Amino acid sequence: MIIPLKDEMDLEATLDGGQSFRWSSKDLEWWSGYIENNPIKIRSVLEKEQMNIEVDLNYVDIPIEMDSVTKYLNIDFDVGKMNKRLMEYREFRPYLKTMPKFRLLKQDPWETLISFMLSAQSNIPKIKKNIQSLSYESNNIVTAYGNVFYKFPTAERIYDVGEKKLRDLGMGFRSKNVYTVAGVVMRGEIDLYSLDGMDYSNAREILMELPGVGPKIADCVLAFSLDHQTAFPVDRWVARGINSMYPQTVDFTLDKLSQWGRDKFGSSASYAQQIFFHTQRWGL
DNA sequence: TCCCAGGGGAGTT
DNA sequence: AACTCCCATGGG
Repeated sequence: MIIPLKDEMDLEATLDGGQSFRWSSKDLEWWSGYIENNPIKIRSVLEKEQMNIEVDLNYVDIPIEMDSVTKYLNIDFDVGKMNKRLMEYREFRPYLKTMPKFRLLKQDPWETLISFMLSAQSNIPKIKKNIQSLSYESNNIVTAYGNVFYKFPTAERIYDVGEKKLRDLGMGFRSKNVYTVAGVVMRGEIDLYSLDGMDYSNAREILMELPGVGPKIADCVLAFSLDHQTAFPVDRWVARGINSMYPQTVDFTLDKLSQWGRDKFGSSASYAQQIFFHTQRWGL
């Protein structure tokens, strides 16, 4: 299956740049992961000047909806227009020039919420390990061509697994909050799927009522799954990037930096945040 | 205001 | 090899 792109898309920067934790690649060409919780393998190819996303149809024997891939990868997002907009920030230009072209993903908000709750006071390899352990407990596997795939667990399943088991799996002090939030979602006390249509600050407040969800984690969920592009998640890496480029911000708290980013970049904030994160974490 | 809660990465000794 | 610090959140 071939899906045409209007502009190039660097899959490493998009899928393994801190937005998502279940993608991997052995050759940095083909990427294996999940879209709508179904295993999938994709690459980006340039063919006769035309850029495409190619889906490996021999990876699993599950029918793949082109629309779900298009949506997840935010294929219709106009990267050229965004880069042009950000070029107006003079100090940003060197970063933009070297930053590979990426997309803000539209992931499943449930999986994104739990993933970023697990990111608190952690690091990317450990988050990936936690999510893998969690998926092994999902009781929801797919087998295809001799391979076994573990889907991300539902709220009901995480609630059934229980806090103690989560602790045994290595989630540490996050276990209690993950368990509690699974209960809240299971009972329908929050509707994560309605947050994309809500205005940014309301949606953020609702997420922050959940235990274990502070401003940074709420912003990650809003930016990387719910298409709230004004969200500006600030962790240590992003803070360092901003502080070095804008010395007047060195004394700002993380949440104040988040406000600063929204004021400065407006609807380009999430995109700009990815550039700060990427350049700070992996260099120019 | 400081200290703590898993555990893994990264840098230093 | 053995240390030390780091890390977003919330509680004491």
